[in-house]
Amino acid sequence: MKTTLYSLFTSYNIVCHKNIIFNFMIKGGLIRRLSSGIYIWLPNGLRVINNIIDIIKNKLNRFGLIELFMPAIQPLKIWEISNRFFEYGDELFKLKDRNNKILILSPTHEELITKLVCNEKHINFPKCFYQIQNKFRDELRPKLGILRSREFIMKDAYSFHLNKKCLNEFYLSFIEIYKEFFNDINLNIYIKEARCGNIGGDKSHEFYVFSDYGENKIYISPQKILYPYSYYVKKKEKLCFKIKKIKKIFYLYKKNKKNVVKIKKDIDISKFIKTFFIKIFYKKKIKKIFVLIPFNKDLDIIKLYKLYFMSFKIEILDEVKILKVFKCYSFFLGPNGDYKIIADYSLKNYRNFILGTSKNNYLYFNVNWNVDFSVDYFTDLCKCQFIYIKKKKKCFYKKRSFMEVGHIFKLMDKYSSIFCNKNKILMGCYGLGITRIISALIEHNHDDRGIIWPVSVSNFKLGIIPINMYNCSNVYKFSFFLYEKLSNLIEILFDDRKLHIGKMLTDFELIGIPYLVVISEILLLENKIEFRDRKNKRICFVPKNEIFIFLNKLLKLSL
RNA sequence: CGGUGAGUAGCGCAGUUUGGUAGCGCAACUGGUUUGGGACCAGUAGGUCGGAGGUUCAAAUCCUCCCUUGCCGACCA
Repeated sequence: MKTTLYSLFTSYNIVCHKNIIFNFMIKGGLIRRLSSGIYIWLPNGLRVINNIIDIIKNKLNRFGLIELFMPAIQPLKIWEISNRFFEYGDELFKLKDRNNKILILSPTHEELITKLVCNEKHINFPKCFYQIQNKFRDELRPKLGILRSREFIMKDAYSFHLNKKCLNEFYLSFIEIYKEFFNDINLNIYIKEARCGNIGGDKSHEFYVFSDYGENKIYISPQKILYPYSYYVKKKEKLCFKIKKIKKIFYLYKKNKKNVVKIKKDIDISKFIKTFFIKIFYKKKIKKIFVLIPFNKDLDIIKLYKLYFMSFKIEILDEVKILKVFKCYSFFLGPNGDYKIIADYSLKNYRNFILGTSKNNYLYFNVNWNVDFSVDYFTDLCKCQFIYIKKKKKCFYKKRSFMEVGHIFKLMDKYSSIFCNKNKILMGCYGLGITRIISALIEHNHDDRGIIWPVSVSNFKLGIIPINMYNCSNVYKFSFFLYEKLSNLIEILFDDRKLHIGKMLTDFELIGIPYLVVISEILLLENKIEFRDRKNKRICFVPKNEIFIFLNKLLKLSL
């Protein structure tokens, strides 16, 4: 590519922004902001995206995944069936068509793909489909450039299996694919188990990269074992008022538990289900629901908030209020009346469990779903089990922030049980944030002059910079010769503008081209070509007739 | 959604306190001289000062409302 036929979009104005990544992206002509959280991808950036997409596509195709493309606009109905219309809340982009029908700009595609695949007769399972597509999320506050934007590019894959063993094996092999992929693009990633969020499921792993701008924090022990930090510890402190209320309930629970065990020693606590009564304050209405969770787990108030939109107030009735309303201790509280009942996902497989009756000293035994009573829906309500670090040990651990770039989920039958009638099908889903990967790459690959792309993803592999080409026929001839010989083999940028060398170098350095060739009259007289390796900060002079051999070795061209 | 800034030429900004001709740097265009780190000289073009209303002889500047947007918090895989 010649620069006169191309558009660089580089800019030299100092952008006052704390975020180095964002600065380099603007200066290097990768993106331009259109509106809050919405960005235009310019040629320099798009080329990198396309290279990353090529690499991941090759990997997945080789592994037997099948590519398809689902629409970004989805009807409201399937989101209502899975109940995620409410779970997602305000983060879901909503549209109205000319008939006032509500449509959704999809942040993810579990519902659609499950409905598609599960109702198709001729599919032999296991199968895994993937797509690379723009996703939408109406962020409360978009920030940090493309790190948290309202439209972003994601690769999402969905696998379907007939049994658990098959799913588990596939899930594990996906981790290996991701490892290989991140290795190919020169990113050091770390993997840790994570909570499932509103995507749901049984288990999930997230892939992350260290980043000064990352929004999550982690502790690293001297043995390089990673301990998840932030999330809960942080939130407990910040939301103290509401959390304290829960703590109080737990405390009372435990007290009661002791009392009850003394009276009835034959209760199997592992089969006991805790019941909470919760008041949700809408703008003017009050909604009351029962929430069921296993006895050994804690209710996650954040997840509950998310379920019923963040902006509403939620009150969990404490011991005193329960006594007033139901005339029983909270330990004996059980679902009754016409209130809606929701239960934690992990309770779905419970058999013959124990439940409160809302009458002191009485409990239901051997209760089963659907037989004795049913809940409105199952969802994720419990806190994840995290390893907490004791305060004394803290000083030995390094605290680092990180950025999530990939997340995979064992969905099990969360969606297939809703959309699939015949077979019992288990699912997994596998996300990869393409645009976030670019942020991570920039943060880990730059110097004070600009971005330095890893060769595998670089927008241009090699830049040719001729000095005063239009006045020196030697330089003109040789640079064109070099360009024409190489341009079919690799992505190459040839600066044919009538500019000073400083300007050309600045541009190419901002764009992030990893290797540069400088051609000047003085060096040509000595039959030499200047070669710059930006990453290793190395400048060397290669004999003119050996330049192709040299480049061949470096870039593995097929000359 | 709370706190707090900002909106003036394509981009980055000054001017607002104290109302009185619309400015600077980069980019663009024309001509010339330059060519190893963002060139220089001379010239040209580009603006409803975010929008609406108000005060005034006179508003980018003062007042009111609205829109857009940055940062911090809250939220967020």
